[in-house]
Amino acid sequence: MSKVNITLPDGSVKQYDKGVTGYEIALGISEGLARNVLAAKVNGEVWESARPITSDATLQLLTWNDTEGKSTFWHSSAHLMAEALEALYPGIKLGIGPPIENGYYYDIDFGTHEFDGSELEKVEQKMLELAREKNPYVRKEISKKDAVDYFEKKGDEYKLELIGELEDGSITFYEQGNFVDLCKGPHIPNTGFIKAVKLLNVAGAYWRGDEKRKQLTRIYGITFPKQKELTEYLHLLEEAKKRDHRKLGKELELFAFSEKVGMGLPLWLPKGTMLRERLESFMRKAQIKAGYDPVVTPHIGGKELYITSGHYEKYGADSFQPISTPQEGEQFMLKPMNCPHHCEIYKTKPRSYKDLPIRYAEFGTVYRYEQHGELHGLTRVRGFTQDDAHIFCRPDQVKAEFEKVIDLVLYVFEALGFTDYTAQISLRDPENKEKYIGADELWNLAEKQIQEAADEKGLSTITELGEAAFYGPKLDFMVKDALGRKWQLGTIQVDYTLPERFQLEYIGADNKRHRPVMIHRAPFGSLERFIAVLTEHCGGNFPLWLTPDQVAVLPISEKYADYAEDVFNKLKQSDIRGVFDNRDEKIGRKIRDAEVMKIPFMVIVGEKEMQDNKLSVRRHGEGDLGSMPLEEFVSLFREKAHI
RNA sequence: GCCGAUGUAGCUCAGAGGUAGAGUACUUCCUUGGUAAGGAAGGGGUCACGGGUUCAAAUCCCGUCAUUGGCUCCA
Repeated sequence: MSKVNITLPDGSVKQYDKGVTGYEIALGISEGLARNVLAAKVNGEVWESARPITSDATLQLLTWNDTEGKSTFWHSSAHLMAEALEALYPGIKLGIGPPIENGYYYDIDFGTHEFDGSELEKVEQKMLELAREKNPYVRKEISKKDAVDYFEKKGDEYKLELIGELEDGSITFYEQGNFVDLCKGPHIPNTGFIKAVKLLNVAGAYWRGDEKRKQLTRIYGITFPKQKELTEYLHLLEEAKKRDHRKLGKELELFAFSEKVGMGLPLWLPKGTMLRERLESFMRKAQIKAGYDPVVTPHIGGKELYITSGHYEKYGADSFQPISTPQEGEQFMLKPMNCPHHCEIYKTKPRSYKDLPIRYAEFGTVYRYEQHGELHGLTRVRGFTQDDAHIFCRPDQVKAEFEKVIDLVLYVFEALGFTDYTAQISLRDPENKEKYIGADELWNLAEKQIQEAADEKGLSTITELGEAAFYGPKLDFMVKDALGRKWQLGTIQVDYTLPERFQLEYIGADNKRHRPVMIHRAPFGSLERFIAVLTEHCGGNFPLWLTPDQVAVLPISEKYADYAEDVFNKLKQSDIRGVFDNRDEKIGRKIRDAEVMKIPFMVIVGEKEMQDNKLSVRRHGEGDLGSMPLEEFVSLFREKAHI
């Protein structure tokens, strides 16, 4: 019998009989491993662990600890759910059922039945019942004709449409129990691996994401190999709910919405405004150090401005419509971006190559028409403030400027406790070049410079084709928050197009006119979105330097109010801000209210403190720190606030 | 914009054809209390809005608006 050489991840090479399976190799290593192997990665391709290996290969055994192991598991779970649904609702038609980041979904056409969330539990039970049967997932290669015959007989037009796009010879079916599905696989060995099931929600989804086509019922679910992991996951969801910035925003009195003001237009309450202004001044300071010049521009701009910039052509129809002056009928747009205004600032006088780079920074509030169904808390709004800046530089300065911006973004992330981040480089879709404005060579150059800058800064990056802005490629920062959720925050975008459209120039050393390059960048992205993400990241416990109320001064009773007020004022003099709780309430109550509002420090004063000229300090979430003189508290505070 | 769910006091929610409820917040009074809710009384609602069915609608039906879970979109 012939042999195959298998290279394992540690680099070791072992010889096995030809046709050996990933499972058998795992068994040779340890029984425990074999029990946990979900799939095998053979030559970089994920296979069933039971699929025979017939030539020399590299092999990685995938378990629950591997991302690909998880997605195989969830993909198989989608099939299990489909099997359960077919058993419970005969005659349903199936769309697609892929794994996603946390779990999987399946799009189902229930025909005339209206499936609603109350039925999910029944489906979960059926899934668990079928899982206990430990039915193997069996891979079958099938001819296109047979595949079509099967689904024609079944009357499933969705699968037929999918098959129509596949090539004969590449089609596989997977079968488990009484369920057969068109699927390229791979799958876990059998349904018995699935021990815990939770169906999360039901939503409508268009077939193939096309709003002109039929809307199917999408069922989201998640499964685990152990009940304990499901319990933990559900805890995480609970925690996420508690940290929802919309809930905390209300509870901590940060922001509100009003139907009269309009949807997607946040109102910043005093505490939220304090937070926002702290963030702004933090950024302002960092930007001045980095050589930016603050500028201010109006909230509206003439329609011509956006015709010049190209935004009108691209977004005019899907924007807030122009507003006009009553007499002359001049038209203005609510500004959807700050860059055209900044271009006009650049043009206020002739520029020399010696002036560059010029960096204009503005906390510019912009207005964009977002579809009704898209609005979400502070993360998706119709009016928001960007920590925007535009850098005008010479082509030879692009990379260095780009790197400086990366430094600034990383500085900001560090200061705010985002330690886990990746960068996404978004490039043009090479198949659809007409979607973008600008010449080919300019794009190629910009794309190359972004990649080089990211590489030199040692960022861990992923590259996405087709995700670029219409005027240039970009680099977006994605952070992972404390619950492991990913958010897109800061963005840096190279733009060779706008300088062209605005005819921006500088005089070079050769005394000739040259075109500058523009870099758009916003480390926070928008203050609204950033505050939303930050709120959820820290669960409303903001960094001390940032939080709206840093201290609550709590007199034990009215008798000590004067002393307490004196303490409060002295703290104010030391730049410590907060609230003075002079209500006719017992101290326990005042403490509770301050705790609920997540105020980091409580200063409690009564008879003892007044006599010793001290104050008692309590830390949010920790408790009593004992009493100390005011000066000592101030220095403790400054230490904790990193001032 | 599309599909589904939801909308009752400032907030969190109960009520399901017969004229509106709790907790909390608010106001007043009592209480002057030592590290997460002291006591009492009181005010507060076109039950999102507009139509319809009915002797009678917060409740049933239709529409609108907003919120919300997704989908599509996102300079």
